[in-house]
Amino acid sequence: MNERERNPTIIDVAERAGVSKSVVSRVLTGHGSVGGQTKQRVLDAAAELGYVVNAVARAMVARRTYTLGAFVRDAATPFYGSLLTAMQGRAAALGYRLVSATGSGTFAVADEHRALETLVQLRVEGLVVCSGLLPASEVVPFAHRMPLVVAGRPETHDSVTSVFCDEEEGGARLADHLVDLGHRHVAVLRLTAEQSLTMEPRTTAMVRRLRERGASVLDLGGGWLEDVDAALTRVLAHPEVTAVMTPSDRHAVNLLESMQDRGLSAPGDLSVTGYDGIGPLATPLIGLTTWVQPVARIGEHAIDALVAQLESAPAPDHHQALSGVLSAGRTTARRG
Amino acid sequence: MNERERNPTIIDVAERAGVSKSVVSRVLTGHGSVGGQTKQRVLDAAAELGYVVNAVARAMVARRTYTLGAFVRDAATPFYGSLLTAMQGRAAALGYRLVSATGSGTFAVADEHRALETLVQLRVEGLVVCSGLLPASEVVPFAHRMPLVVAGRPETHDSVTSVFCDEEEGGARLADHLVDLGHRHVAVLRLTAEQSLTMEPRTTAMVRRLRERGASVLDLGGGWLEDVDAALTRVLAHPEVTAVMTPSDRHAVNLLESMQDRGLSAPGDLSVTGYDGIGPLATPLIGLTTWVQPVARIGEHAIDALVAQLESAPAPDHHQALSGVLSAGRTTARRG
DNA sequence: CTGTTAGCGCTTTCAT
DNA sequence: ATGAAAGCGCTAACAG
Repeated sequence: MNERERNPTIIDVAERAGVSKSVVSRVLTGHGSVGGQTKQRVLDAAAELGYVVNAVARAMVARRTYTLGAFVRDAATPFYGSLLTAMQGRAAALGYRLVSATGSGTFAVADEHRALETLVQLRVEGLVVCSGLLPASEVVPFAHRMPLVVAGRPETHDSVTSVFCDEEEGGARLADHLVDLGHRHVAVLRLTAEQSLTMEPRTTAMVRRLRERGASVLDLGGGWLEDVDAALTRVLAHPEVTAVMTPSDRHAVNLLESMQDRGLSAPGDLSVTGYDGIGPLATPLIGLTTWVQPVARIGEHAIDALVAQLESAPAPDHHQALSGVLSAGRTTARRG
Repeated sequence: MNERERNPTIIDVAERAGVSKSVVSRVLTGHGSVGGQTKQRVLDAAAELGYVVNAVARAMVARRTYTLGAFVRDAATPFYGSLLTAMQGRAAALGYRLVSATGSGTFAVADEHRALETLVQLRVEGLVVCSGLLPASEVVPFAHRMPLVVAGRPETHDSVTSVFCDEEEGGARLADHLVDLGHRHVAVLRLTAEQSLTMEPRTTAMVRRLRERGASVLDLGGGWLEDVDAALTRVLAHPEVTAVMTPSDRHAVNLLESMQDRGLSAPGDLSVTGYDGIGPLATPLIGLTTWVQPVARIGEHAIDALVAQLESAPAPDHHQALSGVLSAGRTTARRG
């Protein structure tokens, strides 16, 4: 609306209280010592003026700001959204504030890089990077500049700390689940590492494990969400295939939709597995068989690791792989 | 890791390039004019040093920072997550950066207030507040301090600008839908305004419209997600009720789960409606009958309104109520 | 085209 | 216990 007045500064407060700005600063930060009378006058003056510290100015001179930055690929994705919430809670509990920047939901590395710089420029004390897209080469330079933790993806680059859910384990256990149910011919929807640093390893693990267990694998390749329907067509051309593994719950649900469109259902016609076990899609209403990632713990450990670096405690575990848990739902069943 | 070296400043860059810091500043901001040779030397020096501007220092002296702040209640909720992503995209398109702070997923007003202050102290140029919880009284003081827009909830307080989806319309159209299908006895799961500034008006609108159309309403009251199962018990005690309206898709899915547990299904035993039509739950696999909120447009309009305030164009529409659209799914049907 | 000079609002020695 | 003064890193006049 109309012109807002200039925010009051400590000088305004000082004048009103009839002291020097140094005194005001001491009262506000509680660092030096001031007379009880004076202190009260300053407090009153500040209140009357509606004074609010300028964190920007304070950050310029003070060494600590107790502000952490989180970069999240796309907040609209349940996985990242939950991660953000978990980190926020943990940071607050440790006395830090968390600000975040996100990509625009597109798959542009440049966008992500820009968002990261925004955070750096804001002079946060440390950074948590959550993106299955941004390659290590883009992240490492920042890690040299300030404390940084990569969360939610298996990052094993030497110069960064990371916290993630063991993708090998998840992929393998889901594969085991299907083989144990008697499936011998399984299709797998895969992605490349350029597409996703999380979905590539997990789907690769699925394929490897299936083969180890003696099952034959139909590699469906290109695993964008839009490709799911075409993939189903391919699967149906191979009647020996009795199960399909997908890289995420979103993919699994898309597949179930496509099947529904063609009058097919799971697990009657085809067993289907997802991955994530997070958010709305985890509802028993759908009953997806999936691998549940411990998002809350990933977020908490990431913040803990970051704060540890900040407070100069040497990070104990450079790379932490957390365990998820298999959730056997109603979309998989013993081979008919 | 080991001790990180002090971040390079423009003075370091200036020395390395053999010029004064003013020249460096000009090159970096592109404001003055500098010789092609010199410019290149500065750029090289900056790159070699891995220089990154200190936005904090810049913000202290520059009038504009082109940084907007968004407060989002809980990023783990699809509605807020999508809103954040939409705002981020729009802000970037307009040449602004967006940083966000979120609550911890709890229902604590104090938490939210704290997050808001974080943003303010970071000296963002303007604020978008997205919370169905934070009362206007908490928001208005900030609106006096800086440009502010409330997004995603019907806020009609005089001193703030707002963009939201017309809750009256959504509630009414869903009610109409049921009445048109022949339902005469409808149960409604309601919330109070203290619980949610969005769910209260929409459920109230449902009740009002149902009554206007001559249907009888079973008011289920207390609409927390945990209350859904108990509510179902109450509904079943009233065999004349043929449909249940809920305040959100989450609620609707919870209800469908409870029904499933008791061997009931929609729409056979009971027609069910949700609200939001956003995110994973909007899948045709579930086929929920719901009101689709135009999140993307809400986010875009909110950013537009904020930027308009910033660039001193008088905000044309103080309060913008956007229209949603009914999505008739398979959870509602003509009364058997 | 380039260097010099003031600060932005705050914290922090250093005197007093 | 209080005040004066020196910057934090940067931009924006102002002179050359």
